[in-house]
Amino acid sequence: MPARKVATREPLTRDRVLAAARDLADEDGLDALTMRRLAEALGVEAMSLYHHVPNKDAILDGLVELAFAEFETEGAQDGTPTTTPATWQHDLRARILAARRVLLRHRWVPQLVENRAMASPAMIRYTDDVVGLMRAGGLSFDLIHHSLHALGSRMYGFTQELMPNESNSNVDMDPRMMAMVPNLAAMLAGVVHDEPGDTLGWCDDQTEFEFGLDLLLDGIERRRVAEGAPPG
Amino acid sequence: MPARKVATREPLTRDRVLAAARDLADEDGLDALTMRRLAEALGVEAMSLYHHVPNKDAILDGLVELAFAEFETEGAQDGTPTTTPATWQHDLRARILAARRVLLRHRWVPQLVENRAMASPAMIRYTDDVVGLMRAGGLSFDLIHHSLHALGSRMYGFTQELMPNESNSNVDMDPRMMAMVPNLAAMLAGVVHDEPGDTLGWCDDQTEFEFGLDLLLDGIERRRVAEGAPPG
DNA sequence: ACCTGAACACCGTTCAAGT
DNA sequence: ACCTGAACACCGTTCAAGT
Repeated sequence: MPARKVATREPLTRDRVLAAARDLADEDGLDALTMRRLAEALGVEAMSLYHHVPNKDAILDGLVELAFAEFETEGAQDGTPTTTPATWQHDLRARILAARRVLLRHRWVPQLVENRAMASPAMIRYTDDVVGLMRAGGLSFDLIHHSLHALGSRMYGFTQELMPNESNSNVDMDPRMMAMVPNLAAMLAGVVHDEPGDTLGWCDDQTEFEFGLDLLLDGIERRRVAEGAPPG
Repeated sequence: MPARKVATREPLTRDRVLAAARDLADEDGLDALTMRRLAEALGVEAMSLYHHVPNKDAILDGLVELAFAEFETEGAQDGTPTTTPATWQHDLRARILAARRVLLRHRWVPQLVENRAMASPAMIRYTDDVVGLMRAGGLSFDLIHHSLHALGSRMYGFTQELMPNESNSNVDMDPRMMAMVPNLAAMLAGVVHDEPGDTLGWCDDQTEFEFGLDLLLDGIERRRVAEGAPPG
């Protein structure tokens, strides 16, 4: 073989491993992300991964880092000030809704964020930004602290899917069942739902998310006024 | 061996399997709940379990049922009316705080409730009770529906542990790190925390939970007034 | 230095066999 | 009918060996 180079395979790196892990999770879900399947996707043996990553937990932590890095770039798109006066509510709302747009691209983020220790530097940096936004709005540290807890996972752009619905409930809503849960049956009959598709789930569409978010933001603002806004 | 009976081993039943599974999860956590270890705790082989339960998922579903059954009995203790007028807020608040007391006894409930399909009849019945309470308070079905989403897991007595803290963060808060997250560092320095112990985690003590819950309940009540309370 | 095959200690679960 | 041992198809990971 003379001068012409054979296209050599890209060398395996931590970044390539994480990118492949992200793609695998995006396409087939977190359960499909095993060391053996990930290696296969990279055209390599499972044990090769351990030369670039200490173990599987490190891969999952890396995925969280990747997602939160996307939060930054996604949030930067909302940088231009609007015509409405920039309040802490407006800024925080935009930040959180930007985070949510990332989650809609990577459905595995909530499960990972919920079930892992809150360790990642990117997550802490994100929280720091949120604290900064509220501080700039004149909230006391005490109120900010309470508010972070109150926002919970909504701070990261998601809420859990815990409402019963026809897709995740294996309980047939037969007449006997309906009689046992008359209030729920009446509510389900009385509420018109958007069609699913571009949502995290059946009911958890943008409307529901923003309702809960605004409920909290409004309530926090009222607490801020009540405590007599200290100098920002 | 004449008349005296040897103490025969209790027959294995679904109820005994579930009770042992609950105890194992209570003591050693959900990860320790494997078919083999559960069988060992019952003095039996792993495969024997499959004669009383179709598979492991059925056991996990059964655990959720057990927990929600405890919600009922725990909630019944608050049945006596107080001197304060019984509002929907008061009733719902008591119901949710009762659920929370159950969770403090069974720390595995949140993880199980979050990661499983919302299928269990007991969960649906619980939700029906919540809907009934709000309906009795004059909330429209539409507002009730939004409110269930807004309450999220708080409806079941818990919120996620997502705040960074020294116990679940492996990031050392050295001066260089502190400089990167000045707002967070300032807040952590400025907030006095209760000692942990009888809580779900570091910051998620009763105070934080009730702060978020009341924020939501107050906000919902304001929405109810705003929409002009329909006849209950 | 990087990659690999065999192996280990676990899973949940199937199957054929025991009583 | 109820229980069991061996086995299967998976895991994450260790180790000794290749280049």
